[in-house]
This record gives sequence, C-alpha cells and structure tokens, in this order.
Amino acid sequence: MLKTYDGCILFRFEYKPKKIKTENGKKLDSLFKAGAESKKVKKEPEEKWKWWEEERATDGSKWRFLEHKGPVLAPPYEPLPGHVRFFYDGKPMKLSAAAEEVATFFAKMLDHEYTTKDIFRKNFYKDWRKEMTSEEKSKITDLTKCNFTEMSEYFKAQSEARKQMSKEEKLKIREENERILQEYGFCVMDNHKERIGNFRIEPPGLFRGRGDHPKMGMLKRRIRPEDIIINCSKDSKHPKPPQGTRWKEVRHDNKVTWLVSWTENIQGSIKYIMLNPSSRIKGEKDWQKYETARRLKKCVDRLRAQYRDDWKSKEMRIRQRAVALYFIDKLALRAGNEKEEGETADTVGCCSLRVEHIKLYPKMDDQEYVVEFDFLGKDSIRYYNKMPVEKRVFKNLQLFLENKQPEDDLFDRLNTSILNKHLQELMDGLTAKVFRTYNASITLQQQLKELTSPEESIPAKILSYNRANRAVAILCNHQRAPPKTFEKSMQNLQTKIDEKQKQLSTARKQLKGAKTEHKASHGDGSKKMVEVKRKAVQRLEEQLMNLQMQATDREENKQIALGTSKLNYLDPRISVAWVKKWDVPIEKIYNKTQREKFAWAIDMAEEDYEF
DNA sequence: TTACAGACTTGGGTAAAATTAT
DNA sequence: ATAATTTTACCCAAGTCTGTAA
Repeated sequence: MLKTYDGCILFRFEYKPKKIKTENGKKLDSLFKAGAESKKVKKEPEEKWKWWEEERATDGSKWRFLEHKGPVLAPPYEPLPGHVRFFYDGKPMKLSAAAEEVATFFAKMLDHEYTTKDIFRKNFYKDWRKEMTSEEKSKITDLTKCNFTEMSEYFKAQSEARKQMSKEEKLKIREENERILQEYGFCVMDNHKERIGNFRIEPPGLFRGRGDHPKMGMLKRRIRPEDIIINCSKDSKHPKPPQGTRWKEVRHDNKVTWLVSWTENIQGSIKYIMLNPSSRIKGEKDWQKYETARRLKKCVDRLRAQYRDDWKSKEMRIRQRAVALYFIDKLALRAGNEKEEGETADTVGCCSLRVEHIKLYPKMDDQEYVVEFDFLGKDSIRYYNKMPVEKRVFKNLQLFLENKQPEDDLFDRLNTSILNKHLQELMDGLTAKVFRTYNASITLQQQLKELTSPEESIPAKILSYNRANRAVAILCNHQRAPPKTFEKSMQNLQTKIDEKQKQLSTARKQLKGAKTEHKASHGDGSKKMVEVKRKAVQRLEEQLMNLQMQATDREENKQIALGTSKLNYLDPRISVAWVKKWDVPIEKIYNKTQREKFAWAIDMAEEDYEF
C-alpha cells in the first residue's frame, strides 16, 4: 500500500511480468535473425524506469535537473529556381526573397477552398504587402491579378518527385530524421533520459484557424533564435544558438515543465516545447487527474443533490450556477470561458451559451420539457442535442430567457471563474472539466460491464470495448469528418465478406459430401476427411464472423472519433483491468504510443481495479 | 471585479509510415 | 515488387484554469 494522491490510498499489487507479445512477432523475429542491426531494429531498451514507484516532490518544483539541446529551427527559405515564375496582370514578375516566400505559402494552399474566402484573402494580402519592397507594393495592387499557378505546379511536382525517390534516397532521409530525433528529441530530466514531445519550432506559413476564424490567412512569422526562451538547469550544458545568433533569454525555472518557449504572432500567445506523454512529468499529472475524478465519484451524489436543491434558490445567480452545473454534469459540456470578440471563431461552452443556442419545447412528440441545444463548441464542432429535462430546470431556463435578445448570454450572472470557485468549495481540486473526466470514465466502466459477455470470442470482446468507448465519445461529442475513402473501404470489406460467405457455403457442401461418403464407406480415410472439412468450415465461420464484426465496428464509427476520449478522458486502468480480466491482448486496445503513455496503468492495474 | 499573461490539456486533420492486397 | 489501404505520428490550434496586478 503506497502512493497517495490527494489523500487517496492506492494499492499496488505484485507486478506479474507477462510475456510481451509484439504486434507482429514473426516479422520482428526474422529481423533479429537477418543481420538486423542495419535499419529497423530498435535496441531492446534497458530496464524501463518506473517513475510511478518514486516519491513525488511536494514543494511545487517540477524538476531538479534539466538538460537539452534546444529546439530544431525551421529550415531557412530556399528561393525558387528561375524558371518558376510569378505573374502579375499576365506578366512575369520577379519577387524579392521576402515577398516570394510569403507568396509560396499562398501558392501551396491554392487547392484549398479557403484561399477563395474573402477574409483569408484579405488577411493574406495585407500581411503579404508588409513583406514587399516599395516597388513591389506600388506595382502589386490587386490580389485577383496575381497568378501563383506556376509556383503551385512546381510544388506539386516536387512532392510527386519526393514520392518517386529511390529507396536509397528515402532511406537517407529517414536516417537523417532519425539522427535529428536522437540529438534533439530527448532531454535529461532528473537522471532520466526523456522523450520530448515537439522539438521542432513551427515553421512560418499562413495561419488557418478552425471554423470561421477572423484571422485566417494571416502570416505566421518565422521564429528566430532571438525570439526563443530556453529553460534548463543552471548546472546543465546549455543549448547553443546557431552561429552568430543568440537566444532571447536562458532561464532556470524549475516551477514549470517546458524546455523552450516563444510568442506566436497571430494571437500573441506563448507556445512551448514540452515532454512526451510517456514522460514522468506528464504521466504523474495524468494519473493525478484520474485520482481527482475518482474523488468526485465519492461525492457526486452529494453534489447532485446540492445543485438540484439550488434550482429552487431565491438568488438568480445560484439558480444559474446550478442549471449550468447540471448541463456540465449531464451533457458533459465544457466550462465555456469567455473569449475576446473578433479574435477567434465564435464558439461557446456551457457558461458562454447564448439565448440563440437553445430552444425550449414544453411538449415535443411524447416528451415534456425538452431543451434543444445547437451551438458550435471547441474547434467549431457542432453540438446538437435534444434533451428532456426536469420541470424545474425548464422553468428556470424560461426565467433566464425572459427579456433577452438572441445574442444575450443565457447565464448572465455566471462565468467559469464563479463556477469553479464554487466547485472548489465543494471538493478540493474540483473544476468543471473534472466532470467530463469523471463521466467519461464511469461511463466506460459501466458500459464495459454491461456489454462484455464472458463467452464471446476475442474479436467480439473488442467490438464491445469499442462500443463502450464509442458511448463515451458520443457523450463528449467527439466527432470526425467521415474519412474521404469511407464508402470505398466499406465496400471493400463487404466484398471480402461476400467472398468469405461463398467459401463457407462451398466448404459446407464439401463437409456434407464427406459425411455421406463416410456413412457409405465407414472407412478411416473418409472419417479423417470429415474432420478436415469440419475444421475448415469452423475456421471459415470464425473468419466470417470477425469480418462482420469489423464491418459493424467501422460503420458505427463513421463520424465518431475515439482517440481523444481514449487518450484524455478514460482512466487507462479501467481498460487495463478489463483486458486482464478477459485475457484480451493489450495491443488490441492500445497501440505502441498509447502503451507508452499508459505504462503506469498497465503496470499498476489488476483485473479487479475499480474506477 | 476584471483583465491579462502564462502554463498546461485537449482536439481534429493530415502527411508519412506501416501493412496488406495484387 | 508495387500499389492500395490502414494506422500512426505529427502538427498546431483551441480550449481550461491559475495567478497576479490594477
């Protein structure tokens, strides 16, 4: 019994090393045999460090020692070859390097619909002009007279050429990337080599926000060493800026986790280089997040009773708070911070919902008191839902809507800071987003319990798991655009199923034939034949079943993205426990990256783990 | 109370890599 | 071996939440 997070006692059970299966045991084996040292084989890592078995700092420091090589800067601009021309008003025109670079950004996007959008063009043109020489500025006065097609064709040809490169050339590039990864992709933090998440500085380009973004098309400028702040230990070997340049600053702040930061010019926000999710510093935080959610589990009944009670409060602000919290709890809405108007796309969360985002129906079909939600949430993903609510909630909503315009705030006496302050008083460490984590994880656990049947095959169990995962993704509104090749890929699968069905029916006929044969002859040979055919039928049945399950899974997943919930909302110990309970290979649930991120949970959770 | 900087988590899309089909 | 398809890694935007200062 050790390790307490937030006063929660955790039990760790004896670690039973299981035989580790690789996704493709055969391939790996053969690689090891066949003079593998050449390319693909990674060295078997020395005993993995189990950070989760170590003490954690209690003084707010994030590390004691930090050494790294700094960021990889964006490659400098390479001017276009002379034969690739830009045309203005039908005539070729040689651009200065600075103007040409920005023009190439636009040229590379020519095939995208957004280069036809007014805002995009306006923003681009405005920022492009800033890079022009005064002659260029006076000559180029109309974007519609600019012709970038030759540039665009050139880049298409380049990427085509890249695809056509010989094996050797491709290998060379891969090796170079690997070298850069080895040099810049790792750091040393407190005696351990850790993988860095994003060690490359973002290259310059045109900003493309998501949804209807007012800043789309603006120039994202090149980041120079002079813009970059380095964070590392005083007593470490400091990263060196490129010859002839200097960093903006080198600091030694161990109260933060980032290694490198710079300020981005579109929103003026700070960007960071941080560690990979498999690192101690990310893993501990992740673990802690789920422990907070588990503490919520213990008191959620009390909190629910409380907010239901608050629906009756004399004070408007308390009623609003209580209804908002109900939405956050029941519908897994995000908190909804207010945003500066005109700086970003117009999206909302719970606290920033406006009157225009909900509709009230006293009666709808056979239901009473239905609320219809329709708004754009994070990343401009649409949230649409109809939910019957309790009469009291409905009456409150009618009250909140009184005398308001569509663009007015639904919860005019509430914001995220008020809400979170309240939550903090109810439970230490409680904020709005904990509800999302809690409801996601508890839903997975409960759905797994409900959907898994002991006698099913492994593929059927995996379908059940994915369905449980899907229930969570739907709850959290994690949507994706259906893949461009979705229909085709479904068709392919169907063809396979049909084929398999044919094979099966012929196999069945053969079995029947073999049986009659055997009845007639009663010979040993014919008996064997019956067995052989029976086996074949069985195998085909199984294969057919698996294909059908794959098809079901894929179809159901058409517009649902499972990744985000799996990575950010579901306590991995629930999945690990499930896998151990039903003897499902963990690789079926988590890929390599995911197994690395959740190493702590895989090591820690046994089959009886309860969220 | 608000505004804002800062730090960190969460998010969907896409290019590249890996795998499978031909 | 090559092409088609699927999966993964990477990209970087967009949220949440905290702390501080006015």
